[in-house]
Amino acid sequence: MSNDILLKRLKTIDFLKGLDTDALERIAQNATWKVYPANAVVFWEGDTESNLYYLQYGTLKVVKASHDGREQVLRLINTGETFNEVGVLAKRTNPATAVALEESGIWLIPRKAIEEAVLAYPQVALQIIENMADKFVDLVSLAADLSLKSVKARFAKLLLEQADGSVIERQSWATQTEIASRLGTVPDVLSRVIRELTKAGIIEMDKKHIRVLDHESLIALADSSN
Amino acid sequence: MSNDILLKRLKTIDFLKGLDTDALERIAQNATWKVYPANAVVFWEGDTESNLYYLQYGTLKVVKASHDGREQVLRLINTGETFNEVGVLAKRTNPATAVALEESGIWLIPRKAIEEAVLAYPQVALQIIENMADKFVDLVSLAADLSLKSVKARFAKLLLEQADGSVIERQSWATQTEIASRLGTVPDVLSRVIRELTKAGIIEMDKKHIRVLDHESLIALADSSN
DNA sequence: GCAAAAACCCGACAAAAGTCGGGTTGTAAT
DNA sequence: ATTACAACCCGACTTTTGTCGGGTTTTTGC
Repeated sequence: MSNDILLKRLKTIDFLKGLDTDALERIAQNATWKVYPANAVVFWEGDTESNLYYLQYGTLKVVKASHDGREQVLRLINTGETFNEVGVLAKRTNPATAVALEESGIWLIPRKAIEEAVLAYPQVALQIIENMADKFVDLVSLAADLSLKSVKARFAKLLLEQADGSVIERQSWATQTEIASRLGTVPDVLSRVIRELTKAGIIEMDKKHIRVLDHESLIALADSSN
Repeated sequence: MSNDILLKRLKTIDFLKGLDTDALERIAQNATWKVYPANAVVFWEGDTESNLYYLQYGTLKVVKASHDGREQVLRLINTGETFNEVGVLAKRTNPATAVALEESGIWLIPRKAIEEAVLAYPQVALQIIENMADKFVDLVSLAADLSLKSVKARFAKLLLEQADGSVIERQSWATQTEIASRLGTVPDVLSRVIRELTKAGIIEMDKKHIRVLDHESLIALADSSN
């Protein structure tokens, strides 16, 4: 994968918007390219990471695991997103583990390059702050939902967020186990909820799609605790 | 409250470290002072806030409420902390509500002043990012705990975090209702857990203190799910 | 194409969390 | 000082969540 392609990509990243071609070129020069197969760990919770990551293609999940093997997905990372701003700029140890859900191609941009850009162009820092703010808001909402909503309500909310029209394309990695771990529960409980909603005629689900049949009911479910 | 005092205070805030007295003075000039009595709302979820807040004295809680009245405390804000970086710099709507737990004195610093500082001194932006990173890490851990740990384990963890030596001073606002809402549960359940730990001789609790009698057991409880 | 693994299904059960009713005690405001 | 309200207590109950054992179907890797 040539660096020219990265250069082109860099120009599309929001938070590098302010930079001129020279600066971007310097960043591209120092970046390295890596491909992770499905299920590979990109980095571990507790590691020290000094690279900023740019996901060129694929999908990742960011998870925390408990001692007895259960895991909570904190967010998904999609094509075109950058991640690990925290590790790079705040020099904190990773709060969570990142795992590839499918084969994923990633650019690693070393801290030094990013730091230079930030110091030279304060705008970049502001963009990074906005980036973090988005993720922050999502996390707040996750924490609140885990505490205040039932599994059924969380599932309903997830469906509504994903539904483009009334049908959701199901990625091959979106198994019940994965969805459950995003919702903060176990596969059996999710399965039960799906059965329930299906029987009630609210959704329809197969390997490849989820169809929302009764949008109204889903909305009602999504924000009441039962 | 005179602005001289604020000026002195500003010098102690980490993320304004880089600034010279002139710049700080300009910030202090534009700040306004406000006192909130106990239980007053400092800002509401959904509001648009364009001030950075500096808590001079007192304690605040940041909460999200559900429709049926339960609330989840996302974090506490203590004397000397700044907050609402998100609202100021990312121009997002507040993700949560801030409430005074006791009488609290707060400086409000308008966005413009902060923005100027950031653009003039990129260091300031980096400091803000580090600040946000800390809160980010805490939130990640909250979300994971809510999902993966039992109430008992979360309570044990809270005790361990707060215990300075083997005794915790209990603030007057630290009622079981408040603690429960930090742990993501209801007062009755917390009360049950306290009874249990007390019977087991692990802790001792009265109005003013919590004493940790068996540190080892608490540690064991704090990181296993039961 | 076949074997093994993973996904998924489901009923029965266990445990955790939440609710309720009814109490006592403590505290703060009139 | 009295009253009203909040905090706290506790047993009994309900609901939600999680677990288990067993099954079928689908995918995936040789």
